[in-house]
Amino acid sequence: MRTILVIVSRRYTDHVPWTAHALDVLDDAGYRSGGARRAVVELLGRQNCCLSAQEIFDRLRGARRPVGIASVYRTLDTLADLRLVKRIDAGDGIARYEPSPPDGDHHHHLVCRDCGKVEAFSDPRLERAIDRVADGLGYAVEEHEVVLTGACSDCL
Amino acid sequence: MRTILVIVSRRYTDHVPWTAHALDVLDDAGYRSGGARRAVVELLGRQNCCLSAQEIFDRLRGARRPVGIASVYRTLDTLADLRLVKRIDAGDGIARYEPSPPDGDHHHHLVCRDCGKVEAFSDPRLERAIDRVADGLGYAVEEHEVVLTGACSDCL
DNA sequence: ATACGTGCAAAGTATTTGCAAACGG
DNA sequence: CCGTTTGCAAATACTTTGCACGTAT
Repeated sequence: MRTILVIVSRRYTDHVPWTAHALDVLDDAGYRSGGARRAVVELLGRQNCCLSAQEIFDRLRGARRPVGIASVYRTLDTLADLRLVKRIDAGDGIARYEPSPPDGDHHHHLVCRDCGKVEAFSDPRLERAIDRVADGLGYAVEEHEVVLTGACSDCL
Repeated sequence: MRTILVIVSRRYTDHVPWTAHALDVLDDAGYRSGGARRAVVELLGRQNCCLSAQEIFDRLRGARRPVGIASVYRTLDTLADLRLVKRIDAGDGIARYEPSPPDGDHHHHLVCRDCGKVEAFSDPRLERAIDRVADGLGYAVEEHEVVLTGACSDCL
């Protein structure tokens, strides 16, 4: 019994370390565990890239775990306060959210001006350039986001 | 008479070359010259950094050149289509706009998480890092934006 | 004269909030 | 039990659109 639980837990955290981490942080911050918030956190933990509130709402409904749209927004707000998610703005007036990755594992976004598709990319040299400039500004820079806009290969 | 006009025009374009350029582009694109759009363009040309639609509306009203908020939005939309302005998203759900500077003269933004202040910064090395990564992505990257978020010196 | 520009008000989206009921500890 | 969480609906904030009127060409 105990062994199985440990194995499950390990596999779980291997695949979605962020989910477990986020639930821990929420717990430590005194939040109770309700179904809606947990569903949102678990869905976010499975993503490679960002989702809008409406997409989260739709996917949970599709997965037969419907939650109120307000709970989605409330959860995202809470997670953002705890710095567990990062808000991405692709320039279309829709906020998107994705799990904040552990340090050094950032990625950024590429938005197709034509079809609106959002993709991720990452580049260590870009990260270094940002870290360097961030140090010289007199701000305590906590986050950064780079959005590149242009025509994707399909829309060229 | 004529001399004075020339001098005024020169000083004007020295201070706000973007304004004259933008008005030219609008004219070439077949837009007629109306008062509201011109007022918005001239205000934008005087800015160092980005303004929201509401700020533009308020400032024009304060300058006794009131325009409808719809005209502000329409003008910004037109200018964005012509790539004369760049839309900035500081992460607070409010779109801000600033004149698109000539190539090589980009700047980026620093947002205080606490007081919401938006400031500009620029760094040639960062630009180079972005240009390099943009070349390897299979997109025709046309624009980019970097937003750094953290606590400003006043809010530390 | 005619089509474009503008302002107002209404409509449309995305997001937030108030509140009563469900729920977890 | 008691306070948190949730879902619904109403409210809000930002932005867009419809339309009648004004204005530039």
